Amino acid sequence: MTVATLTPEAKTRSRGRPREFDMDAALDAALRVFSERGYHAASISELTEAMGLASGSIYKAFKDKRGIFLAAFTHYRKLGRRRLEAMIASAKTGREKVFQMVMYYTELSYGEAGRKGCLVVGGANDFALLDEEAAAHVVTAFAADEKLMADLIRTGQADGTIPKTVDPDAAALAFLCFTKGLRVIGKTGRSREEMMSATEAAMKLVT
Amino acid sequence: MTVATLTPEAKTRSRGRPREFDMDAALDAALRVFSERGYHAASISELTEAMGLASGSIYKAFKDKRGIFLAAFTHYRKLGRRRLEAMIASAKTGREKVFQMVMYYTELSYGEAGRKGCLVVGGANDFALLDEEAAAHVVTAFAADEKLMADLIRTGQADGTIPKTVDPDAAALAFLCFTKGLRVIGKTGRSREEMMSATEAAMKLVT
DNA sequence: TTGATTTGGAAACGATCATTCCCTAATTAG
DNA sequence: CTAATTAGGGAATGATCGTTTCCAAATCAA
Repeated sequence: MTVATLTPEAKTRSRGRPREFDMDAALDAALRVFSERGYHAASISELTEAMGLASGSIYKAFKDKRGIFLAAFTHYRKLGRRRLEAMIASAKTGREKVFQMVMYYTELSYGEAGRKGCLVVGGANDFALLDEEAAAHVVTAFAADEKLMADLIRTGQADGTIPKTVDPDAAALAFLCFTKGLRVIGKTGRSREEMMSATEAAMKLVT
Repeated sequence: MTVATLTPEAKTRSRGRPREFDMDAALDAALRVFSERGYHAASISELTEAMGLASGSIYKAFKDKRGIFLAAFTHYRKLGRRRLEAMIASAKTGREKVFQMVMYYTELSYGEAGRKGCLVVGGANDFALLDEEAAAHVVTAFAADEKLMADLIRTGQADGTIPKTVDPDAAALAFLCFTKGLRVIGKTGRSREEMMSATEAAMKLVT
């Protein structure tokens, strides 16, 4: 028992009282508040209530309101990326992968989920001219999507399911605009059928 | 001078002290503030400064902050619709009209104008779950765009510049998503060349 | 054990917010 | 003219905001 390496605990303990709340659950709650209300309309009291924490505890765990948002934003991106990559992996051809990526956003853009909106799209609106660093995170998120889509298009061109005449970079940016637009229009509460029809039409971008 | 009909003034005078400020100029200033900062981050003091009015005067002319936004929103839509219809009228064929409509939004989606963003897209983000009536105005604005685009596509099908195989409603919704997405991505500061390449790619929607 | 350190939580803080009040100025109605 | 009405502007108001402070509780280091 005196040998330190005997302890099988994976996580390194830090000094002081250990955190009692579940960080992932707290960030889930925070991103829900930020998505539904937007950054500026979300108040600390709404966040404390949703996260189940007192304001003092929040300010211990995060630097300030902006810090909560950035943590929730990173959490949101990580979750989303995982789901997106799972959908892409389920498709065999490049063209099908492109379709699955667009479908990922389509399924988020109708009904209740659609109304809640996207934290990245919301962040673009809330921070573009007000917070250079936060805006840079949004740029990074969009760039990752754009690059992934361009890669999928090139995959499709390599396996013959997408014509070589398609400009991968131009089509990827067009898809980026389309999917982010889906999220905007989704805030107005459209049906699955409508959004699906638009997505099917958008697949002409890779013909 | 005693005959009332001699007065050539077009506008009917109301009782009391007449308004001194120019309403259109004030709304121009207000929509600039709301576009750049979003509804919730725009403060009354910022609005008073930009509009050149004291807070008391603003609350005489508008009911409240929401009333300022709604008036600016209506003003913004009126101006935009006029410019959009002018661009459409300059095109001859249906397909060219579709292209000009997409170009209208493309030209607003890069550089400084792009960063300022769209009041309707911003409104969708700021009000969707917080203000039913304001959200309805956003829905109306999107619906008008969608319908206009569908009409242009049908015009193109009638004059033979757009294939009959295109579903006008599905393609119109896809274009709506694309153009609103342009405005979102435009907030991150892209170049004219990039946005143009996406727009050219998007024209595949009507092939 | 003792001390250092960190979290949890409630209350307190100053700043800022949207809004109202009040007084003066300018106009119309009679 | 006088009375009624509306606009302009600035000070005052109450509420709420984000943040800090303070103290008790829980852990680690020694």
